[in-house]
Amino acid sequence: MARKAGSHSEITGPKIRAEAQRLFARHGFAAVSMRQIAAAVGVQAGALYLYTPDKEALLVDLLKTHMDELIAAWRAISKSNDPTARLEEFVRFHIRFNLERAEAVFLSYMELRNLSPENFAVIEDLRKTYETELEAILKSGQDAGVFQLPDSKLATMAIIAMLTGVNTWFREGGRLSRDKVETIYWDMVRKAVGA
Amino acid sequence: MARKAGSHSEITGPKIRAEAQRLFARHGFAAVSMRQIAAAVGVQAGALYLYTPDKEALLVDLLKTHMDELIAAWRAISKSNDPTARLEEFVRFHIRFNLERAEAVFLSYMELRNLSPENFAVIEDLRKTYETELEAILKSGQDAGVFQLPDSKLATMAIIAMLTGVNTWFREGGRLSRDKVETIYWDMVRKAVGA
DNA sequence: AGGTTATCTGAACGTTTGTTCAATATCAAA
DNA sequence: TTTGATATTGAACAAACGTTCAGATAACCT
Repeated sequence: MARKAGSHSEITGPKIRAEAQRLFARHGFAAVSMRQIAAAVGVQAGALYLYTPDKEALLVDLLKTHMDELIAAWRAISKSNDPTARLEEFVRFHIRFNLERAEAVFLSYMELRNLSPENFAVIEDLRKTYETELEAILKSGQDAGVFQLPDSKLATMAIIAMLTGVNTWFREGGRLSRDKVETIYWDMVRKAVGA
Repeated sequence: MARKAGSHSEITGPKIRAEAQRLFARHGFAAVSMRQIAAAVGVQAGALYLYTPDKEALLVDLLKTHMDELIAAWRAISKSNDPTARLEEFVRFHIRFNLERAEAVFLSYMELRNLSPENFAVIEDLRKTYETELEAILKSGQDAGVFQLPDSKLATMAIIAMLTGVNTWFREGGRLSRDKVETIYWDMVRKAVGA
């Protein structure tokens, strides 16, 4: 028994990343074994090493891909020049994107401590890049006199934490639709920045 | 070699919980071995089992103790009848208490997934109890007409997420003191609830 | 001083861990 | 149809895992 019928790296590769993300998010990086991932994919543990040099690289790949896509998706929709409109875009985008990728978000916030210092620095840098996008909006609004903020850096952290928190309680088919949640959060953010 | 000089359960017991908390917070529950905890305490792994029936019980003990103390500490200071004053008390209390116990807070938000269903339910119930304390403040303010909230449940989750987020970036000796941070966050919360 | 209890060691247990690799079957191209 | 590249198995490795326990020493009580 060796190569399996219908086996292709373009199929197995993504499948490994998908199952690893699912399992890491559910049980935690350290709690999931390579054999568990392999079983979920439908291969033996040894086969995983055709796709990743080791377990940590698998995690780094997931985290980096997520952060890259997050930043790219935001830059693809960011348009408005009006600070208030741009802030609303950010609020709605962040909630929507994070809800669509709950597992990746969970990983990005939880498993940084399992990274080597070099890998940690890479992910942290991407996170900072994203945060700076929001901070730039807040500053531009402050300069234009439409926002009243005691501290733009703290406001950045506060808003991101608040928005990301939606992931911890939101359940599809619950009392409120995604769109309604976006609207309610935008209302709170708008008031908080004094716009 | 058997019992060590100066050995006492009143010393070793707390020491085990303290080191376990430190290590779990730093590396994650699954990533820390009983031998690592024992080494940090200065005993052999077998000695830990005089203090806990198993590894999960050690984690549950830490989580439950933290939640109990959080709720007790809040109820010990909660006094004001004015909704705005009470909300300010809550904001300042939450930031202060959570910064003082960063490790326990980190654990409480990260390691629930490593609990058995029964233990999970216990901790989740305590968390809900705490959240309800904030929601009651928001509702009383809304009834009194001093807060304008689109949704008191969402506002509860949003405010708690925002406040807890301070733990992810605050560093002692940084640009801002704890008191200054409390004041800035209170300003944002106050505006967000329309008070 | 002697007996009892509390505390800890150190070795052992069966499992599971991440990772490597020779052997082998399938796929794609010629 | 042959050939070479690709994809996978399954066994093996040493190390580490959570947990148990008989034996040994220190502390406490009378």
